Amino acid sequence: MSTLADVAREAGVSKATASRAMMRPDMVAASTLERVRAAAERLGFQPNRAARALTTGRTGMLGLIVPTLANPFFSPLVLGAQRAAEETDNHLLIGVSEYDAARESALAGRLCEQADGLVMVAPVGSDASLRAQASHRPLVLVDRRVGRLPAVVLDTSAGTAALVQHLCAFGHREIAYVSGPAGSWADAERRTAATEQAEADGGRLHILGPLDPTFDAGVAAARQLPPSVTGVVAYNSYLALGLLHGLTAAGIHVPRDLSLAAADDLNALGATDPPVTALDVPVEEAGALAVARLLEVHAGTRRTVTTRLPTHVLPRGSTAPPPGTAARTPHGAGHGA
Amino acid sequence: MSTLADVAREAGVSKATASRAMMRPDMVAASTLERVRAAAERLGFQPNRAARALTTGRTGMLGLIVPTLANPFFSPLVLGAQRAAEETDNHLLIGVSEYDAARESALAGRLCEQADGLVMVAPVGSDASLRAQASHRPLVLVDRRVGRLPAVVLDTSAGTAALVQHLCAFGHREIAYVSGPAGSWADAERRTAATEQAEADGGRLHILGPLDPTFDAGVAAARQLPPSVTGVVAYNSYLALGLLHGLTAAGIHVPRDLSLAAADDLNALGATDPPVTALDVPVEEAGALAVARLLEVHAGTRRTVTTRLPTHVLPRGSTAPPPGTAARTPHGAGHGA
DNA sequence: CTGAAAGCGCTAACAA
DNA sequence: TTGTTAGCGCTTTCAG
Repeated sequence: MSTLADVAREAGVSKATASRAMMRPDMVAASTLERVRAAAERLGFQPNRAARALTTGRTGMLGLIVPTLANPFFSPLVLGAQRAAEETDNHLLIGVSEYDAARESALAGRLCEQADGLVMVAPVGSDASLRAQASHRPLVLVDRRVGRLPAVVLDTSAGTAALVQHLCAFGHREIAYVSGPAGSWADAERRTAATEQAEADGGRLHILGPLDPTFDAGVAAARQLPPSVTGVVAYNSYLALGLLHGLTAAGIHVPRDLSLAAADDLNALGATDPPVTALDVPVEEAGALAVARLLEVHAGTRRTVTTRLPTHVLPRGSTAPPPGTAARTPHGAGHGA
Repeated sequence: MSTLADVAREAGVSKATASRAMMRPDMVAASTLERVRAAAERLGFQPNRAARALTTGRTGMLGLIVPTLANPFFSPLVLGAQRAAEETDNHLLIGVSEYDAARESALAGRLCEQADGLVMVAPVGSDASLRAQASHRPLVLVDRRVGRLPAVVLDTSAGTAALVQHLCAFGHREIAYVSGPAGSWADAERRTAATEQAEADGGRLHILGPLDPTFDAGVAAARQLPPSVTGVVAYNSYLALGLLHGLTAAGIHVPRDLSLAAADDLNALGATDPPVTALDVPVEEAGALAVARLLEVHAGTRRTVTTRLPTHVLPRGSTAPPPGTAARTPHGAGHGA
């Protein structure tokens, strides 16, 4: 591997000039620049990032901690982050916490050693531990807010409210929110939003759970729905899928007897029978944005801000007017946040 | 952030000794070791990896390139790799190629700059480009073989053969293999294995495809099956899921009218009705093993070897004797590779 | 606009 | 067993 010194020699300039040609082309005479570039090209020069990191203090690496990759929610997130990193000539160090707070914080510590900053997606750690982490290195949260720490939030709570509104517009009044996991920040947000929206629309919200956000839990939940309920909003797609299965198995037809919607969107929801009304969530964008924010924080360009990314109701076949209602189109459907 | 010099001063020793205390504890007097460790602890010392990399030539980073994260096959792979990296005090740089050869090779180039080696999972690039890559830096392939390059292969071809055998043992003779994507290495392997096994068992193998490995393609394929066929092995779970759906919709009952199996295993296959016979594939293990191999290659401990990880038939409800056969248990079922 | 020189924090001979 | 010394490859003052 050729070094900067090689390039400098080949181009007949000093190391300093060669370095400038790469870092600050505008500080170098055009002809010199040309020569250095040619030399670098000829030698296939690739700067040694470790050496660069040592002098500049920037490693060019960004840590990304996700709870899991098995949940398809996180794939586009990582992809978006990876692209954004790539575009800015950064690299992505990945860590999978498996929803374990201890593992998460250990990973954060390890990654920080080597990265310029950290993106933590839906972290499970305590506010205090995240604050501590942030005091150490630039930290951007995704789908979690802790005080004034910079965060990118997918606004599924507004989306959940929009879903409730969507149901109310159809004429539903007795609505159930099927909760996600106990202690989940996202679930708490969605639940609150659903409650407030139901109230605002003159409906009543029944809450089931907390539940594991799984297919099986959804199947079980289908048997627990209060009989008065005509519309259901599930914390996530897995629960919705389970609910759909459970309801169908119990002879309850969706959407004729009951309307069903999910507060996120797995592709699978579009392929069920009927397809399930859900939320369009810009996950990949969130990943990219988190990286962009992190870079800004690192550069000191940006104060601590939370960006909420809007989500939108994706009306599909699973929501309709409640039984015994003349069919009509809901007003206000299709617009979230 | 405190440096090694700080620790040395605090412990009253030279930098060299402090460094040795961390790197080669056995070369340092017990009492000195103790003092250095205490000092490091007190100062919260964390070695600067960039500096270390500069002197040792090892960055402590391993690149991992996957085609996508959306396919749940790759999640456990990444998890396994990440764990193995963690255990050996390495970090994982992730790249997502999106099945694009150009992007893949660009990523490989970028990651190499900074990593001690590369794991490429099911790469789409040409043999030549992979060879070139390998000549550059340690490279371990997963689920792809190129000449004598080190590789970890999930032995789904033996598994596919075992699946065919499983069907034959039930009495099936007319069997279809529903192919995966054109040009796929894994598909070619599985197809060949299926063909040979069918022949060995006195059956006949019909080949459908190549097909996109998607649910929809599976649905479509259900209509293309030759009428004589009583058993089907699909390239992967998505195709199998689609086939199941398409067959059921067409009034063909699985497994009464037709047996169905998949040459890999998504969790979803266990939850369908009937659950689909599939292959137990040690994906996480493959990820971990690839990292271990990479480290060995890097250390020069190991020559170029391909490790095949066995897969096993997971018999489920979707396979049974062909129509018009007295039910009986197949012999030899349940054992792959 | 360019060059000389001084490190960044660490490890690894080589001596002692 | 420990200390001294010399870099690893790069960026960046500071002069010229």
